[in-house]
Amino acid sequence: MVRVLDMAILGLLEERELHGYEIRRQLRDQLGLLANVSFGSLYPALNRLEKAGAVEAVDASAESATVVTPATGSLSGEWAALRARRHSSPRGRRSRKVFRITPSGRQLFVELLADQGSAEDARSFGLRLAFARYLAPGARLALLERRRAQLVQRLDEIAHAKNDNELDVYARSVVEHTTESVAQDIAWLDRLLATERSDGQASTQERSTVAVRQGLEPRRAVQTEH
Amino acid sequence: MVRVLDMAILGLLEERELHGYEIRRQLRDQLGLLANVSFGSLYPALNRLEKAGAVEAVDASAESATVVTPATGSLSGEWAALRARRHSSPRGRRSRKVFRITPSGRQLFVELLADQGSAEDARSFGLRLAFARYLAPGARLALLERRRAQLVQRLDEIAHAKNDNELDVYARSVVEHTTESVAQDIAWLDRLLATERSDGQASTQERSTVAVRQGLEPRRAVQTEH
DNA sequence: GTCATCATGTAAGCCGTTACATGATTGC
DNA sequence: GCAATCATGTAACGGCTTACATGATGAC
Repeated sequence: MVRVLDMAILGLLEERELHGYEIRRQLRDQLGLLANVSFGSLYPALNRLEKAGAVEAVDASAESATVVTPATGSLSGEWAALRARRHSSPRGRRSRKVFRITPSGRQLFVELLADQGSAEDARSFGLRLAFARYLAPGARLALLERRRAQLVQRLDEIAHAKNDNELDVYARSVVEHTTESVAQDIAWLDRLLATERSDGQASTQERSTVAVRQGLEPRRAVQTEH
Repeated sequence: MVRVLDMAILGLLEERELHGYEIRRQLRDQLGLLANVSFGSLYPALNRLEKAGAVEAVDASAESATVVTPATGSLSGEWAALRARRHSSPRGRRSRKVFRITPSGRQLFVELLADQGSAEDARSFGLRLAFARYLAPGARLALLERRRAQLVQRLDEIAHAKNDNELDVYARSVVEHTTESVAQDIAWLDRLLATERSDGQASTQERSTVAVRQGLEPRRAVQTEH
């Protein structure tokens, strides 16, 4: 499967420099997906990405973050810098290792985002979509359409298999609820696709405004409802 | 996490004897969950369960032989059984290894089903519910209520975390859709809980009537044993 | 001076996958 | 006799978790 954690880390680092502990918090609080990722996988992933040149540790003394300082600021991994900062900063913590994404990391990120090779579950799709603003409009459309096709296929498989077996109440309830959930996911994708398409026709500058509007007709009704 | 595959295998074997290939088919076609389980995990799981005494290989020639031949893998014995089977059965395929659940396997199954220890994802809950007829009514209620509490908590966490951050359209859409999905899951559980409760209060004879009123099919003589 | 929280890491292991290897039976 | 399907297995590996180990800081 796709390195979903790598993708998430890089996606968060696209926005601002972060250290591991804070990355985990944002994973939990901000995205909701990957809520329970453990440090035992997070820190090795960060070090792996650093070794691969996709991210780099930020030197504390050189700080240029003029914009949003995210309550955590950015501190160093260097002892001297830490000591100097300990008195000046009110939130000077321990040996934070703050990471920043590199150009090659950006490239890796979009490659991971647009990767079509591997089977996609709800989690990996959700993560991709959450970072979809970093994709080109065409790749965004492709992502949505690919996911839609997968869900439609799954719906067909369920409908096809269901006809001749005799399930008890509980098993049937599970199957039916699954069917409904998938159908609703498809309907959601249809709304996103409609927005995306009308978006592409609108002027590029107005994009975010247009994107907020919803309620456009899906291009095709979801069948197999019951 | 809970051995979700073991649970599925045992659950299917509760109903009838099956060989590995057929178990996989039923996993895919009948339950829908665990659709893509691979042989590379299925066969080792079966052999593990056999070693643990939870299932046993069915001797083809001797149908009702009470002598439990533990199928320790003696080559000659298996070959003989294969040859015997090949001519007797009209659908005599290759060296099928048909498994049957044992009494200790039944015990393991209900333990796995009712296990409260580990964190439960959608898949493991779906599987548990699909086999809920093997649970006592109390354990069934507990299963549903536990899952409901988890989802409510998750909803709270999302709502709590959402208020102060500024997400772009895509990320927000993901979060909102997640929220809606969880809410619908809770609503589904509420319907199941209502049925379950009125079911428990109604006289045993009236149960099917009650179930129909809730929009469910009347169940066949399943529960109460095990 | 000790506890909670912040912060980073390592080691062992589980659960499951893909890829590979083998063999039987049926239908053309 | 050859391909497709049925059928069972093994080997290598990958991602993620739990448990463990370490250490700083602030509050009481």
